[in-house]
Amino acid sequence: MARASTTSDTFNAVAEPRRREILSYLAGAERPVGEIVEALGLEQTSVSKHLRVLRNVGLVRMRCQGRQKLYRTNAEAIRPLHEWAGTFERYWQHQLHRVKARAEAMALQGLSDLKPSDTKLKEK
Amino acid sequence: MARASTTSDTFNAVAEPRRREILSYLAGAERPVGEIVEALGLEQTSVSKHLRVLRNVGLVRMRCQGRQKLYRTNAEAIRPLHEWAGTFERYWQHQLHRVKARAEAMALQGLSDLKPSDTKLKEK
DNA sequence: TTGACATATGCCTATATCGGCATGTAATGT
DNA sequence: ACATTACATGCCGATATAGGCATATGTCAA
Repeated sequence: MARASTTSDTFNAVAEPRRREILSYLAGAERPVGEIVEALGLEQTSVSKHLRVLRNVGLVRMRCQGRQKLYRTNAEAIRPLHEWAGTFERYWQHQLHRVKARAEAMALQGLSDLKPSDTKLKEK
Repeated sequence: MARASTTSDTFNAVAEPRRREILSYLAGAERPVGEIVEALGLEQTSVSKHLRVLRNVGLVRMRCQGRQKLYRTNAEAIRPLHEWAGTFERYWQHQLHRVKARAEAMALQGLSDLKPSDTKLKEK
């Protein structure tokens, strides 16, 4: 099997770089498809297809106006993602504290026993 | 062409539900692969492959201990995602304010001119 | 009605994935 | 040295996707 249905999942929808660009572009204001095409330099059919995916997961809203269709980002649909990522916040803060504490401890010791073989400085 | 290289992108890495499960499971503590397999009820080879993807984008860290390999989530690598989603925060707040304002306006008017044909209640 | 404009959709191909299975590799125990 | 444990990797098939192209749909204008 391949990846589990991209089309119906917010995480998969934003995994595509162009879709993220579109979301950012449509965050502040409503725009017709043509403007997106021009602004982002993409093919029209490509934009239409990305918009379709984004609509299916509720990341954008559409409104018809004459022969144009105005799209805008539905920012609320991005919240779940923000919140999911936020559940890890306490952990990265924890890690930062550890790093900071270690740095301070070393400073107190005047880095006297800091030997390359002893440290995990290669972190990264 | 298909989707642009999933393996080297954080957004794509977390697009996979099982990988998200693994990240959550490894957020608090270091664990050997076997425990992940057992805890999440996945195939061992599948877990290994997901861990590989997660490692490639820095979402997990690995440490060898005897014949085990201990993995843990590198929460910091999730921050960019959190921050990206956070750039939309002002917009969803904005939308909430609009909704609230409209609701209050309607309340003030006693909903006198609220007609089904007039509203976009069919919104989903 | 005819035609131009704005957007959507269908078909096709190349590619990238996930999962399953078998196998490879490294560390430990006997 | 050999078996066992703990993971990783390679190959395969099924599927889903993105992009390109042609075309369909829908709206306005003359």
